[in-house]
Amino acid sequence: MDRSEKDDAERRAQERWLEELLRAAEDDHPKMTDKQARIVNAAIEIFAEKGYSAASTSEIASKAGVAEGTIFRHYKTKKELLFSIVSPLVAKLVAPLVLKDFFKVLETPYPNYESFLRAVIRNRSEFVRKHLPALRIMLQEIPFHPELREPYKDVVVEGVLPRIRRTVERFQAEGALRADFPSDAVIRLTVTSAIGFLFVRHILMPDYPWDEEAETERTIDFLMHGLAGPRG
Amino acid sequence: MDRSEKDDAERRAQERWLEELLRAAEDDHPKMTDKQARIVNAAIEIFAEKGYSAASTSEIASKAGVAEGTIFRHYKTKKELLFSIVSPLVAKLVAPLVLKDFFKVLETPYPNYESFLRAVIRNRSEFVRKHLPALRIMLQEIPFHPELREPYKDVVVEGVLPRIRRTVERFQAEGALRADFPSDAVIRLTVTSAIGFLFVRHILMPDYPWDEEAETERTIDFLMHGLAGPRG
DNA sequence: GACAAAAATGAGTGATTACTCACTTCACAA
DNA sequence: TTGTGAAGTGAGTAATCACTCATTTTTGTC
Repeated sequence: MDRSEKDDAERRAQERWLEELLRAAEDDHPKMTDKQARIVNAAIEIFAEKGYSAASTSEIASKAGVAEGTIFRHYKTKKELLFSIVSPLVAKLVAPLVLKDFFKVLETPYPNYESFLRAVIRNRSEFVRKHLPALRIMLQEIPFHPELREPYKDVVVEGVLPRIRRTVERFQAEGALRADFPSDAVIRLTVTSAIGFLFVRHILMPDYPWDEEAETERTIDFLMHGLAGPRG
Repeated sequence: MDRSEKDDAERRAQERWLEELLRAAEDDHPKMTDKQARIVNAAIEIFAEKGYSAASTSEIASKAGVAEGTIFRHYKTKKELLFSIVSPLVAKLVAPLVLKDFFKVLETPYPNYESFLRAVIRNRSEFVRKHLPALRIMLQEIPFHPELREPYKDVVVEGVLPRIRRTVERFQAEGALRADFPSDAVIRLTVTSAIGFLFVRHILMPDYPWDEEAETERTIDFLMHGLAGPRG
């Protein structure tokens, strides 16, 4: 079994693993009581508003219109309630990076870094818009709960990153991306520019009258000029 | 009194206001008891480790090696202890942007966006390195405490931003920076790239074997290529 | 070393916390 | 209609919380 075969096998295993995770997350809350749904919604609101530690289960129960004991019928602990919100979100956030058909555009005969960027940014911007309050909770709590990042660290560092690194290096060899930067630097600058845009757009200044289309194109244009190679 | 005179007066008022704030922050804790200093250090450690709300005053006292009551001799409330750590830090963080001699390089006859960037990034990187744990606390708590941002919002939005916007627009008119982007977009891309670098460097991956010098130059080079005008 | 002021103490306080459990209500199949 | 398991309840519990205060210890001055 040579290197690429082993990589393929590993990748397929990762994909299966994540697909299972996503199945549980996708059909949002399979058989959930009305009151349980109210609890989750109230928890998202209050966790986002005052932070996980400062939020009390009694306040969540009150806002959900249920007895405090009801929360603990569905979730053993307050932490389990937090994880039931954040865990599937982390899965859905990294899912596109691991799933097989996401990098397809980069493995065609004439791949295009720019349209790849456009697809990712559009897709993830919609995702952020859709899950904003829960994402705020995730950003707040992920530093304090290694259990939330641990499951994905290896997948990203050993699965996603090498794949994207190889792609970037091919672009560099072809002259589409500048070769005077290490591929890791190219990746870092790409990711921080994209995330920086999404962060400013949705979290830091959500009320600014953004022209989302134009601002997305500017971000991409800026990135492509900043990273252009001799034939880029 | 014409426009620029009024701006000048306002700017000088802002500078005086901030200089006073900084005086209190600069001579780090004027006459502070040994035990008070131990309390502050312990608080920084524990707030950074488990978050402000999840940290208890008893644990802080224990780590500082003082009685719990001692904390409340120096700080009326736990929140006042938090603010005594974060407030001066926010002041020191925005200080260089407001202070008069910081933009001097941009107001010389032949100003240089690139060396300005280099100076800011180097300066702030050193600042982040020096105050890392307290900065983590700031990033965690600033969303929940408007009192921490309020005092600086107007100064930045009405004082710093217009000044930098005018400078960027002059660079655009001269052809040093691209004029097909609004000045606000140029500023956003500059700030997110710089902060993105500092964030990845010091917070997200502090243990990666960074070549700080090289990575700083790459960030600047990337920015200058991404924002270059016809004569840039 | 005597004095006064400042600093530090730690047991104590009421409020709040996450969580439990004996019990009631509900949904639904037989 | 009745039986049954799941869903929901809310008073109760021990622990912990931020904070107080009467008292003791330390510090600086003559």
